Amino acid sequence: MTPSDLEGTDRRILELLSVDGRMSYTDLGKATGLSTSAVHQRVKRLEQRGLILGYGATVNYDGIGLALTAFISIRPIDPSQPDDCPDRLRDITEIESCWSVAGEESYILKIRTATPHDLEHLLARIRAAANVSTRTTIVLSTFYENRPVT
Amino acid sequence: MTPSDLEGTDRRILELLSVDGRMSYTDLGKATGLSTSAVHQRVKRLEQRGLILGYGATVNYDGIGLALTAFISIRPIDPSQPDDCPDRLRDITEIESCWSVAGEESYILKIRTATPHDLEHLLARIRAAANVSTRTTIVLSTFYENRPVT
DNA sequence: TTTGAAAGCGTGAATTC
DNA sequence: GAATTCACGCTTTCAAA
Repeated sequence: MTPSDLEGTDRRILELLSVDGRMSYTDLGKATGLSTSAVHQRVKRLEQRGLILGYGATVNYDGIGLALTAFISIRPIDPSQPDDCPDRLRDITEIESCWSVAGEESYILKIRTATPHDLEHLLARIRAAANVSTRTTIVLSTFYENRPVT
Repeated sequence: MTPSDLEGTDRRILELLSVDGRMSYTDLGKATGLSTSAVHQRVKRLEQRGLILGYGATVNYDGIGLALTAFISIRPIDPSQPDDCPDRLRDITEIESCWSVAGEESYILKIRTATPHDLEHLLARIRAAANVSTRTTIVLSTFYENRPVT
């Protein structure tokens, strides 16, 4: 198997680790038919090549009191200004994700707050920080999120 | 410390595991000032209470050839039909996330494909499977995604 | 890629606070 | 109830082949 075996073993390792990021190298070895050290080296290589960006626990945000999820689409109020929204918004911790997009709006943010009241304050902070107008879409329920894609 | 110490140690453990889901119990213990067994018990309790839903590797989708990310907003074509879109779409693996939302559209999907051509096929499949009209917003770049929120 | 060995870690029971 | 200590076995990690 080649070192960049992305259609075979490495792909399988990525799948397994996407589903269970705490899986042991021993179990990864059993699942892929390799020795513990072999998978270990492959995982390290996947990390070094930047194909695995990290590992994270999936937190139940409802359970910790952040029950409100929303998408906020934003567009600059003054299009002649330099467009550095992501920089200006980086320190707002309620923003979980930030994408720039094609279409009527420039960016989409995904945010989590505890209450609608907190969302109101957050919107004010976003508008002030980035000089943008916003359009908010409230999430009613999450069927699934960040399902591993392959 | 109480069993539902969500403003203290447990919250800290959630933060640490959000950032590094493979952190050892030994290191979690050092970071929280507890013994290995104590954090171990707390983590197991967080899992049992459903506050930790799982652990996953964060995959670089560009790196594995899934360079196109998009949001697809959908609305039923026939509003008198039973609305079971999530069920009908569940087996389409390109769909990474599925939310129901308030607003003009009923659902937002987040998808990953390799090419615009694949997206075209995917849209056809989604429309056929769920009898919906779609509105697609292409992601140009991802500044950050799934940042831990606390 | 494997083997093998040393160091470190996970896990549970018994104990104490 | 929650934390600690201790001991066993398993896992990680690295060098060598």
